[in-house]
Amino acid sequence: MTITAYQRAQQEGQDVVRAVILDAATRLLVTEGPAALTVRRIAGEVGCSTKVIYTLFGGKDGLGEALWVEGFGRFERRLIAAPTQGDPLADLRAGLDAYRDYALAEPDYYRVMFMGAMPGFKPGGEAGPAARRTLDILVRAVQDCMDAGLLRGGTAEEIAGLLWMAVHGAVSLEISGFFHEADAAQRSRALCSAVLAPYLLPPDDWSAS
Amino acid sequence: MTITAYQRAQQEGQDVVRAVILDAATRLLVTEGPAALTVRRIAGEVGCSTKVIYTLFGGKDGLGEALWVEGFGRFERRLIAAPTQGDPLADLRAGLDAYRDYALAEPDYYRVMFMGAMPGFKPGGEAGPAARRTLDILVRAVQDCMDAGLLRGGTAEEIAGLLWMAVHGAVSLEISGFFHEADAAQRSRALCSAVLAPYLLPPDDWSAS
DNA sequence: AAAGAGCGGTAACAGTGTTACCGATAAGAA
DNA sequence: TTCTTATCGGTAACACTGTTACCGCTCTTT
Repeated sequence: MTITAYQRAQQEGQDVVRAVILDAATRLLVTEGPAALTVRRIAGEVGCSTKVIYTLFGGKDGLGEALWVEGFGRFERRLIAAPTQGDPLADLRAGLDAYRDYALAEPDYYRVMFMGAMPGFKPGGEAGPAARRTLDILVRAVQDCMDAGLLRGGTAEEIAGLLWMAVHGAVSLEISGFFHEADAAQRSRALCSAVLAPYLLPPDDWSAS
Repeated sequence: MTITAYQRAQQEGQDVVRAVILDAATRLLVTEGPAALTVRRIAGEVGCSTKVIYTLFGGKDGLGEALWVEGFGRFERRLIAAPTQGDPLADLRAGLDAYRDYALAEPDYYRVMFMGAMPGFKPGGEAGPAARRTLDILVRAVQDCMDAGLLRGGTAEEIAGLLWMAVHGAVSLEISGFFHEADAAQRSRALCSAVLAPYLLPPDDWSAS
C-alpha cells in the first residue's frame, strides 16, 4: 500500500480545490451573509458541480466545520496581531479590543462561530479544538498578567472565562443591533474593566482612555 | 364604513385561529427547535392549508415577528414573577437569576430573540418595542436600587445595559454549549457581581451564596 | 490490452417559502 | 328575492434548498 506520485498529485490538487471552494465560501459569507452559503451557489461561484463539494467536504456540515475552523484561524491571527508593548495588562486589554474589532470586522463569521448561524450545524470534530486554541490566547494573556503579579485571586482559566463572557455579551448584542449608539466601545471596555477590577490591585482607568 | 357584526365575528374568529397557529408554532419551537418552524409543518399541525398562515401573518417574516413578541411576552412574565422580598438589590439579583433561568428553560425562544435564529428574519415593527418593554424591567429594578441609595455612580440605563451584556454573554455561551461545566450559575453570578461592584458601597458576597 | 476503481457531471427526490388560480361563501345592490 | 362582487382558503405550481443514484470518463493495476 505505497503512495504513488499520482495519488500525491491528486491529493494536492484536491487540496487546492478545497482551498478555492473555501475561499469562495468565505467571500460569500463575508459579503452576503450566511444565507448565501448554499451548495449550488458556491459550486456556481467556483465553476464546478455540487458533487465536488460533497466529495471534498462530505456535505454542508463538513463545509460548515471547515468554515468554523477557517473563522477561528482568522480570529486567532487577529488576536495574535494585537499590539504588544511589554505591559501584560495593556496587552490583555489590547487583546480584548482586538476581540471586539474582529467581531465587528467580520460579523457573519462571528455569527457562524459563536451565535449558531448555519442552522443545523453542530460543531464537532476539529471544531472544538480550534475554538479551544483561540480561547487559549486569552487564557495565556491573563496568565502573563498573573505571572507579572498584576492579577491575583483566581485561576487564569476562570478570569479569562469571565472576560470572554463579558466581551462576547457586549459584542454579540452590538452585532445583533440592540445597541445603535456610538459608545459601544466604551461600554465594552467598561464591562471588561469591571470584570478585571476584583482581581486588580491598582485603580483602573482604562475604560476612560 | 361601519363595522358589521359579521366583520367583528370574522375578526374574532381570525384572532382565535391566529392564537392556535401561534400555539402550534410555539410547541414546535420549544420541542424541536427553530428548524421545525416550517410553514407546511405548522399548517399540518393545526390542520389547515399554508394559505391561512399567509393571510393571517403575511409570510414567515410576520410569523417570526409574532413569535418574537410572544417570546418577549413569556420572558417578561418570567421576569415579573421573580421573587421579591423588599430589598431592591436582592430583587435585582433575583431578576438576573430569572433572566438566566428563562434562557435555559426555553433556549430556542432565547435563540430566536437574541441570537438570530430564524435566518433571514430582521426584527421590525412591533418587535423593537416588545424588546424595549422587557429590558425596561431590568432598568426599573436598577432604578429602584438607586432610589434606595444602594447603587450610585451612573444612570440606571447605563448600569442595566452593562448587566444585560454580562448576563447575556454568560447565558448565550452556555446555551451554545461552550461551557459544559456545572458551575455556570456561579460564573454568571460572579460576572454580575463584578459588574455591580463599582456602583456598590457595601461588600458583595452574593455570588458565594 | 483488459479489468477495476474513483472522480465528477446530470438529473432526480424530498423538502422549503411563496403565489397564481379557482371554487365557495357571504355582503351589498337591484 | 336574486344577482353581482369581493374575500377567504384549498390546490397545485414555481423557484429554491440539501442530497444522492446513475453513469461516463479517466487512470491504475494486472
